[in-house]
Amino acid sequence: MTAKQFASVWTREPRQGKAQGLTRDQIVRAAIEILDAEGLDALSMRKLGARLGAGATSLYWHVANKDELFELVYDEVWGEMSVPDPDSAGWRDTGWAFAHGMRKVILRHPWLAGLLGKLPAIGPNALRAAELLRKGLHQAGFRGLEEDYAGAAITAFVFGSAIPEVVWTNAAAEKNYDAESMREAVKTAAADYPDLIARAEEYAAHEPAAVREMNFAFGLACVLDGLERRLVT
Amino acid sequence: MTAKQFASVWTREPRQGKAQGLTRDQIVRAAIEILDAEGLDALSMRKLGARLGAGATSLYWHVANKDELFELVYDEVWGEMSVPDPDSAGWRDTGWAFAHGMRKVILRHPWLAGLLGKLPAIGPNALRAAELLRKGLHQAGFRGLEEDYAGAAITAFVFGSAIPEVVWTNAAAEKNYDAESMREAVKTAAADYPDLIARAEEYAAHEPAAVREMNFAFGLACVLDGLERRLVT
DNA sequence: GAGGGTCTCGTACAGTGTTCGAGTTCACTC
DNA sequence: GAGTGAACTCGAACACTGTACGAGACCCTC
Repeated sequence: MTAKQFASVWTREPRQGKAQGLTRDQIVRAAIEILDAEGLDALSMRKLGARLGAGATSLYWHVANKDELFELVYDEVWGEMSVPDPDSAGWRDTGWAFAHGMRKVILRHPWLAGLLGKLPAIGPNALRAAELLRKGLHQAGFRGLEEDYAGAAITAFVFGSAIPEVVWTNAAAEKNYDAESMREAVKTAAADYPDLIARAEEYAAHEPAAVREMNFAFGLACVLDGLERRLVT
Repeated sequence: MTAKQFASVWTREPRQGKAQGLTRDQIVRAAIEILDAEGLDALSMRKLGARLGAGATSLYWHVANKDELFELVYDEVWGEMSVPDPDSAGWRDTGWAFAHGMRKVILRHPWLAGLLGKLPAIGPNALRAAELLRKGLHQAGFRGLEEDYAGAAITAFVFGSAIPEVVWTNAAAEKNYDAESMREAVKTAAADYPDLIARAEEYAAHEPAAVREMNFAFGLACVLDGLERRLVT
C-alpha cells in the first residue's frame, strides 16, 4: 500500500456558493452545541442534521467527512481564546494569559480532551494564538529552537493539566455518574496506598474549582520560572 | 434521570475460574498488539475475537464492555514504566525518570493519546507509579496540597508534551499519510505566519527524534527548576 | 425555455458495540 | 458412572454508526 496525500480541511478550498440553505458556520455552531450539551460520543451526523432540520447526508456537501467536522469545531473553539499582544504586555504576562485562555476553553468544552490526541492543530485560530505566543517568547529573548521549546513547554503544561481535570467531568456528564460514588471508587481502587488516599481526600475537601485553579497556577508558575531562569544565564 | 453509580473495572471483582479457554491477560495482550499495529480505531471486538480464535461475544464474559477493555489496556501499558524508588534516587532524579518513563510508554503506544481524555487513571499500575512520584516529592519537602500540585505539574507536562508529539505519528500511521505532504500541509495552512513557518522548517530540518527529545528535556528542566525554586524559599 | 451549478436527501451498505439465550465443556459429588 | 451446576462460548439479532451514490430540486444566466 503506497502512501496517500495528507488531507485536512485546512489544505483544500471550501465549497462556496450563494449561501442558500445550510452554512458551514451553522453546522459548526450546531455541532458545538451538541458537544457541549451531550458530549463527544453523542455527536452523530444524523443527530446533527436533525437539529438543523436537514437530512444527515446533506452535511456532506459542506464537509468531506466527520473528521473534517471535528477539525472545524476544534479550531472554532480556539477562536474563543483572546491572547494579548506581547507588544503591550510583557512576555510573562503573555504566556500567563495564553495559558489561562487555553485552559478556560478546555474547561468550557470538555469534549476537547477526547479530541486532543487525534487532530493536528493547524487551523487559523490555533495558529493565530500560536503566533502570538511565539512572538512573546521571541521578545523575551528566546532564539532558534529554544523559541519552539519554550512555547511547547507552556502549551504542554496547559494540555496536560486540563486533561485530567476534565476527565472526571467528562465521565460524570456523559454517563451521568453519581459524584459520591466516584470518590468512593478512587478510595477502593487506591486502597493499597493510604498516602495517596489521604492526598485525594484533602484535595476533595476543598472547593473543586478553586483548588484546581490553584493547582494550575502553581504549575504554570513553575514553568514560567523555569523559562525565566533560562533567559538570564 | 437520576445519577447512576460510577462503574470501572477497578471497582468490581473480576470473574475468575480455572482459566480454561480465554484469559483476561490474553485478551489484553492481543488488544495491545492490534492497537500498536493498527491504531485506536482499528480495534473492534470482532477483530479482537478473531485474532484470539474466538467469537466476538465471548469476550463479554471476561470484560463488561469495550470501555472496560480500554481501562485494562490503558493501565497495562503503564506497567511498562519503571520508576526508581526515591529512597535511593533523589527527588529530582525520581521526577526525571518518572517523566521519561511516561513519555517512552506514550511513544511506544501512540494510541494512548486518543485515550487520555477519556479514562480516569486509577488502575494499579498507574497508582503504583503515582505513589512513587508522590513519595519522592514528599521527601523533597513538599507538604499538603503542594505535594499534589508538584506531581500534577510533572505529569501535566509529560502528557501535554507527548500528545502533540504523537498526533502526527497517529495520523500518519492510521491513514498511511505521506510524510512530505504533511509538511507541505503545515506550510500552506500557516501561510499567513512566515515566522511560524520558519520555525517549523528549522524544526523539521533536524532529526525528528533527537529534536523532540531535546524539546522534552528542555521543558522538563523548566518544570523541575520551578519546583526546586519553590522548595528553597 | 435550456443548461448548469449548487444543494438536499432517501436509500443502501458495511460495519459497530452489545444483549439474549441456547449450547458446550468441565470439575466435582453421590 | 450418572448427575449437577458453574464456567464459558457463541450465533443471531438489534439499534446504531459514517458515508457513497444517484436522483431530484432549486436558482441564476443565457
